[in-house]
Amino acid sequence: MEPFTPRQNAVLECALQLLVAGGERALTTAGLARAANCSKESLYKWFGDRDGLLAAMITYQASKVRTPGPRESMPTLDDFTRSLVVFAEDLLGVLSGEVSLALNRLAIGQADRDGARLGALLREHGRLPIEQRARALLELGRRHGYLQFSDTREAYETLYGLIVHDGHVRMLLGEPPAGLAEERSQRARLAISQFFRLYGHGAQDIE
Amino acid sequence: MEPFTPRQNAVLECALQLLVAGGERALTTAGLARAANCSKESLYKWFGDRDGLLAAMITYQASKVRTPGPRESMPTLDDFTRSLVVFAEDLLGVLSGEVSLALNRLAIGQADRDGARLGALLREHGRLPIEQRARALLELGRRHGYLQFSDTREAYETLYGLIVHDGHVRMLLGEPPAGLAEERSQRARLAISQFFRLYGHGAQDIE
DNA sequence: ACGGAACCGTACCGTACGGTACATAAGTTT
DNA sequence: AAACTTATGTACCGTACGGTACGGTTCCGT
Repeated sequence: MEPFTPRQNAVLECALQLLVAGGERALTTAGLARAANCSKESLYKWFGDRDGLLAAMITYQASKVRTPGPRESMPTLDDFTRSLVVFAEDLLGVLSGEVSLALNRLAIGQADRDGARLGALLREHGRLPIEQRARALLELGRRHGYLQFSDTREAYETLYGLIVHDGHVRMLLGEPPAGLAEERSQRARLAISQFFRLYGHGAQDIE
Repeated sequence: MEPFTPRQNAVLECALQLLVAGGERALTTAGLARAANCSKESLYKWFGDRDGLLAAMITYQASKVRTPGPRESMPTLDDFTRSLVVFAEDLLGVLSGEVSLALNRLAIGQADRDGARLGALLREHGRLPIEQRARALLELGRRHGYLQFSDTREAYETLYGLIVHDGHVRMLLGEPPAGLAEERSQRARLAISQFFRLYGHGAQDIE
């Protein structure tokens, strides 16, 4: 929806910083007011209540990421494969980002309140754009004859599983991403290679 | 390692019930004492403090699940395939269980405290047994020539990704498991089928 | 220059929760 | 039976936090 004022954006950025640094318990209205040099009254005027603030943080963070529109005309199989690898690397990068992890932890921790409103918000603003970008990419590949599948959703979820495994939950549980960030590129290439063996036209290997 | 007394088990069971019903905020020391007909002082005597109680809940829950030891001698490929499908169904069943979801939400919500002590506990008591069961199964399959892979960990993580996709995080975020529980069996079979196409006999090992 | 809106800083209130203390009862040991 | 252990229930304390109120200040439009 309509974005926030620059001042509010700065406050939200500060709130994200607090959340990343100290988790949810460090994100108090008084603490945020102190850190952002604003008054608690302004916080309640702008965001309604604490839940409104949390929701605003999610939409603000979502507004920062730009989803690269799929440029059409991707003639060669090599280009298409590279695009998938880039998607995989981007996905791993996003999921292991500090802010993403903190917001996911926040929403998961509140999944029992308000019918998981924050969770729904996170799915809508965080996961859905990624999913749609990937699905467009997959269908482009199918249109060019590089892939073959009947159910786009099934193909996408398989791709997601091959890329992420259970790394997301492990990171959410606090496991240090040792080796995860390191071998990210290699892991992305392996996942795409496996994906082609399941949904590709031929058994194209990567490099 | 030593278990708790029956009385303490009953209290922990009651605590899990509270957690499942109302999330972390519903699990207060006073509320648990009232629900379990015990005194707060006993809670602190038995579990030290609130974090000790949470940790005890995890270990207690872990003590309830029995991991079926892999019975050896699995001659036919069909038996082995069926075992993998059963594992996949079990995994999906465990991950979508109410208590499992509640405990994972709890540990994820506390991932920023004490160096993610609860998260480590959950990985050790919850995920590791499952992983070792699966890895033993995979290596058994390799020993019989049904599978071929060089890195057991890589094979296991691929299997996990093919089975679970991002369903775990989605459920943690509060997405209703509509269609998840329904098509669980079908999904398990598809995942195992895909896994065989990647790691089954005759499939080429990738780098 | 004037008036009003927005905002800051702070003080304040109510409450909820973690943790402790204590009085009492029930069972166990000697 | 007396002493001890263990547990219950209740009352209490300190604190931290969400939310509100208010006086003072800055800024903008007219």
